[in-house]
Amino acid sequence: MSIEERIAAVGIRLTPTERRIAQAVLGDPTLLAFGTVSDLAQRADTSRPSIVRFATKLGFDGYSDLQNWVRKNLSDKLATPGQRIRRTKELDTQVRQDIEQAIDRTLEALDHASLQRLARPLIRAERIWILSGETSRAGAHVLLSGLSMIRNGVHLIEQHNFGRDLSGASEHDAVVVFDFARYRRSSVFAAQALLDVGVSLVAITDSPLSPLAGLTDLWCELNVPAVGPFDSSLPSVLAAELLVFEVAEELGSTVHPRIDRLERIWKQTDTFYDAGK
Amino acid sequence: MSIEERIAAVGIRLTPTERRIAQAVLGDPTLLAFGTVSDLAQRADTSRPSIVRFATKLGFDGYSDLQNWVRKNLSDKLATPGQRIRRTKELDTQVRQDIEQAIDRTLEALDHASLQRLARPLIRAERIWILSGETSRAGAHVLLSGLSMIRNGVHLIEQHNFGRDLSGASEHDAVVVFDFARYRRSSVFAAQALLDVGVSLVAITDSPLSPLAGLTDLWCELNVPAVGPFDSSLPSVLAAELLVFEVAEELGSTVHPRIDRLERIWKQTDTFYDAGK
DNA sequence: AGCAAAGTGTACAATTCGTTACAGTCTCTG
DNA sequence: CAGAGACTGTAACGAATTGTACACTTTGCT
Repeated sequence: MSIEERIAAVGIRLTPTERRIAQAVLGDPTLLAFGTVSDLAQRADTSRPSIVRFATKLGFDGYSDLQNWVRKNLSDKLATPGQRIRRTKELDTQVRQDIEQAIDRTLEALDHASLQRLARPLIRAERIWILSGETSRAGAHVLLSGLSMIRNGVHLIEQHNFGRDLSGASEHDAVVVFDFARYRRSSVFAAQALLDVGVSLVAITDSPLSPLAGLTDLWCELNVPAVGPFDSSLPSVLAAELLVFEVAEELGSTVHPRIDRLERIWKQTDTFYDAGK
Repeated sequence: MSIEERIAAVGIRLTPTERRIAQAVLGDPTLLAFGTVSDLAQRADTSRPSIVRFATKLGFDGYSDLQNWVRKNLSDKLATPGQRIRRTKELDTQVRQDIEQAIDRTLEALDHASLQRLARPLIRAERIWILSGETSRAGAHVLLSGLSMIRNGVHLIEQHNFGRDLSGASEHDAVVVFDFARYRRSSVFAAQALLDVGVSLVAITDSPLSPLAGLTDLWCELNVPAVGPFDSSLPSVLAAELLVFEVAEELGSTVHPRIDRLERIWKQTDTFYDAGK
């Protein structure tokens, strides 16, 4: 039941003053949710008690009661659309819900605008470095293998030799760091060091509280669910694939000859199983 | 600018208490819009002044200032209710649908019964070999890293040395092969050779027509969508995670001391970044 | 015209609010 | 181990909150 219906239900029984209040309320839905009695009184050009009486006439205990009711309704509306749908078909297991929600959120977090922002450094960069901890290695691998197919100079750095492999990084490079809760010291420090050199930093992490999110504007937040005893890699893999998608699209037709070449090599080395033979 | 970004901007400079507050705020977006200082303090298990300090650290004059800012942002969002939905329904629709369908199908294909069947060999096997081609490497990695945490003798074999590494396989072993359309010759032949030795073969593939599906009863079919120019790794990653989940559950409490040991090593080597310090 | 009832605003009481000052605790550092 | 500095909770205060009692005005009916 919405506030409109609630007002309509007592519509004809409203006094002139109460009618003005109703009009104000209907005109600005946030007024009830955020405003005080005084605010409403001023807006409806009346006194505070009239507001309270208005609330009681709608069937509430007082203004506070009315306001809480409105806020509750509004909270439900604000819940993500994915969440709302899931709630109804609750036959599924917890894991399934978690996974689908995580995928949904990832897709929402990486809408086209965000994706473009994050992908831009990866298009122009001379070299791309990919850093990742243990748990997010799958995403890092997907990014490596995808980007490698469409451009040169992509490197995945294992944590134990950050120092050695990154010493050649320059300001024309970009680095993508995957890191999730239980942030790795080495990832954070390496990212900081690279930033100091002037490398563009793209962070794939799981919270605005992540130390990485504080280092750069180019970050995105993923929701990482647990599948069994460990954290899922699905969000980071999806993020990596979307990034590859975006970069490929930006590079456009220049990637085609590259893929053709790859194809030729595969054919020559007889890589694939051909059922016809 | 969103509240998440605002928090991220000062992320690393937050004290432990403020971090708790941030978490509460990020967890429930309506808390800031509707809640009072006392509400927040109670939710974050701290005192009211800490809430105010949190607000000022974010760059506001006080809590009221912060709340008004949040409410204004929220009002703007409410003004255009279609915005949130429209954003996801644009160009991304096709990709999004494909992905969600692929996830759904994977979850359906790997219901509990199937999962049990596929996981059984992985519990008893002396050693586990994991084979994968280029495109499904992400799933293979997830399986390797997940299984390694809960049991011994798990090996990922790169394709170029199938022969060398697999020569020691015995009938007490199990092998998991990931392979998708454009089936790799090497994977298929290696699988065949292992079968001949008596190794249990679990195949993760994309069609009943796959050469692997013809070799064993223990196979599952995944639906692999395209994300951009390349095939997605999501289904194979999900399958791997579900397998790990199942194996972990079957092994039960025997995995706990193993994980504890890992935890201790991490702590000793100071692997993680602890913002609280 | 007179009177009752409904409508409305003023005044006040009781909370609760956000904020500030201050003191205690913990953590580094020399 | 002493002391400085950061961190955090307690106490207190003025401002603002809601709700209610009461008085004034308007309305409508006899």
